[in-house]
Amino acid sequence: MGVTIKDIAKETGFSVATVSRVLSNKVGFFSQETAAIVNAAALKLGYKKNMAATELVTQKSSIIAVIINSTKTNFSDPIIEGIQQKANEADKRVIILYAGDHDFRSQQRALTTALERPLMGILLLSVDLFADNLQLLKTANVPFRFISISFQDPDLKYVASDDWQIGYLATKYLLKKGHRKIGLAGVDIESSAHTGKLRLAGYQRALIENNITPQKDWIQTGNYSYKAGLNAMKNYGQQKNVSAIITGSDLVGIGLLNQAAKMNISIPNDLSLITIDGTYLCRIVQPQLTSITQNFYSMGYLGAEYLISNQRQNAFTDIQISERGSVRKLTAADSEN
Amino acid sequence: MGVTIKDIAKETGFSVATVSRVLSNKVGFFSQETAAIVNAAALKLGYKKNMAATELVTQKSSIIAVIINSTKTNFSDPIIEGIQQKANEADKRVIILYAGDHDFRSQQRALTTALERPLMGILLLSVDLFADNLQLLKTANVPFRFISISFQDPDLKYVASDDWQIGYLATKYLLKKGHRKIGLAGVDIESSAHTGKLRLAGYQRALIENNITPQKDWIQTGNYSYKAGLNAMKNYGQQKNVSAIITGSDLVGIGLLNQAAKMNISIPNDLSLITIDGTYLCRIVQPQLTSITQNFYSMGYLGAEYLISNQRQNAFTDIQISERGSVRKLTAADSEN
DNA sequence: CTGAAAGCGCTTACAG
DNA sequence: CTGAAAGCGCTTACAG
Repeated sequence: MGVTIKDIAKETGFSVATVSRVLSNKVGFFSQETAAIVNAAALKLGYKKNMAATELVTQKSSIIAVIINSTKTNFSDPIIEGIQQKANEADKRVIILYAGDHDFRSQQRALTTALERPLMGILLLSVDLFADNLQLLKTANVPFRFISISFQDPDLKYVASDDWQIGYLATKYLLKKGHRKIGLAGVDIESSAHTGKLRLAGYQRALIENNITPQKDWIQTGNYSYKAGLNAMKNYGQQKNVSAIITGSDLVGIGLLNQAAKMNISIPNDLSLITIDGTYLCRIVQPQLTSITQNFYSMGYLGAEYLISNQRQNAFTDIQISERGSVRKLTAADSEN
Repeated sequence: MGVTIKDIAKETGFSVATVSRVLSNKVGFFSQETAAIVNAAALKLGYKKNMAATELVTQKSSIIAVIINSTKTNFSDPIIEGIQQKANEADKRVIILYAGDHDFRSQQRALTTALERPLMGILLLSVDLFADNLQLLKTANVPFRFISISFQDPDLKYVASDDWQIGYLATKYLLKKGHRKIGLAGVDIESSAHTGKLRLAGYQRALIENNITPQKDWIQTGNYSYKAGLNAMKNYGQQKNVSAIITGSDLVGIGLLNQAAKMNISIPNDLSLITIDGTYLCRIVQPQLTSITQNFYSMGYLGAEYLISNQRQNAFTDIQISERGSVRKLTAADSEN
């Protein structure tokens, strides 16, 4: 439909081979004068390279496909920014595909759309693949890597936070603030990704190191959603057996916060809250939420880098505590509680 | 690199032509027995069609490229869901490209990435293109359509809400609640998209119809961001010359809400607030925000439909008022204010 | 420095 | 119903 190198060849009198060399800048294979003529013609005719043809003949692609849940993982933006940044530096292109909200067919469609064309590689942002889809991916012979979730399966490479450390650190922080009855809410410990299990383990370890035996009702699992936060708070109930809670995501934290408000439980006066993620959402609610902040941008950047350079190992990105005022320091006077 | 139809031809003894016909399901051109053999072989060998080759030869594509700002336009998710839904129904594929945060180079990169391969068409989600990039798009000879913003330029087709109506309706609503000093905050009236100007015009019209002359300081423009909300509230100031404000986006509304809290102005007791958009963000803040709710899903669905069916006209999607408690009804007693 | 030719993986008239 | 052949837009040894 559009202008092709053949048109430019005709226009300039050069062969398509020469035109191709100029346009794909094979330095050393053409003179400056030729280049000037060809480029001028290309500009004049409004030439746009058909990368599909290039990819077909070169058998490689500069496209990185990013697969992402359509559900609200509000941290995907900084991850994608990181990916874009690295991709730009390496002269790669990024396309994004929505894999639905944990829906088999949508996942499959996204995967197929990606795999049906030449690709540099695939990055999956916290997409918990169904077994068959994972199989599809594994057999596709295209490099891939997960971002923000981790797995036991040694075939599945990832860049993520150290989720054990997240659980451990959050708990230690609350302990240091004088809390001893500490809850964990909204993490998924059923998923094939072991993110939730790791956080739980880190949490348990920190408690045990401090001679605290985690109570059954301190832990309210969930799927990292806003609703999981609401439900968790309902389950803790008015009498709540905890003085502080670690929430599995910012949305869980906000859900919990709002449900607490509905139950006339004030944060941080009656209940402390530290959330995992630390996205902008923490700053737009009242009170702002203290968080274990993940470095999502870095996750994306590193994920792209490892994919591009064909690294085989996993990587962790840094985490930090961002204090914003949803955690109260317990004093001796509180101990009667 | 992968398995090709040539491999299947070799495996089955059929010609590549026949294999191609079976695999692309050209009914009437093959027998059921042949199909069974070919399909079995394809499955066995793990064949995956190379769509780049197909697109090259057929000169058409089933790919819809969606271009989107990386900045937090939190309503893009439902739009994309709508697009996906329609695309699935029409057996099209969707890829998404990030165009940065109003950055010329990023826009250009996204556009080029899209235009450098066969494409069914392009959908742009509230991307305010720089002039040169718009030119690039216009000359590309690929159908395109904007979603959620509208233009005067008759070359630029769109599916959006009726923004004049939004401004008008929001104002009428507040008038009905007894407000007469009504502000408008965080809308962009400089942009090449005339969304902001339309909202302003609708707002002004509603006031004038009620014999109210809009005061200069009732209007605080901005770029629809959280920060624009903070700034707007600072500008209204402690003495605030308005009793109710219409905010240009949910983020503006939340910014304004939080800044008001900081200034000890209580919403809705001291100040009423109605926001434009009505995304989930309205429901996770306290108080929840009353909104003019846009039908983003429908925007996406219709945008894709119009693109696919090559419609030429523009379209508006429906809007509605969602009352959530950030607007107070003024009584006679308030009138002394 | 340049061109003729083969070929990437597919589709589709054309002929049988 | 099937196959041989041409061709989509590009790249790249090979020969000059």
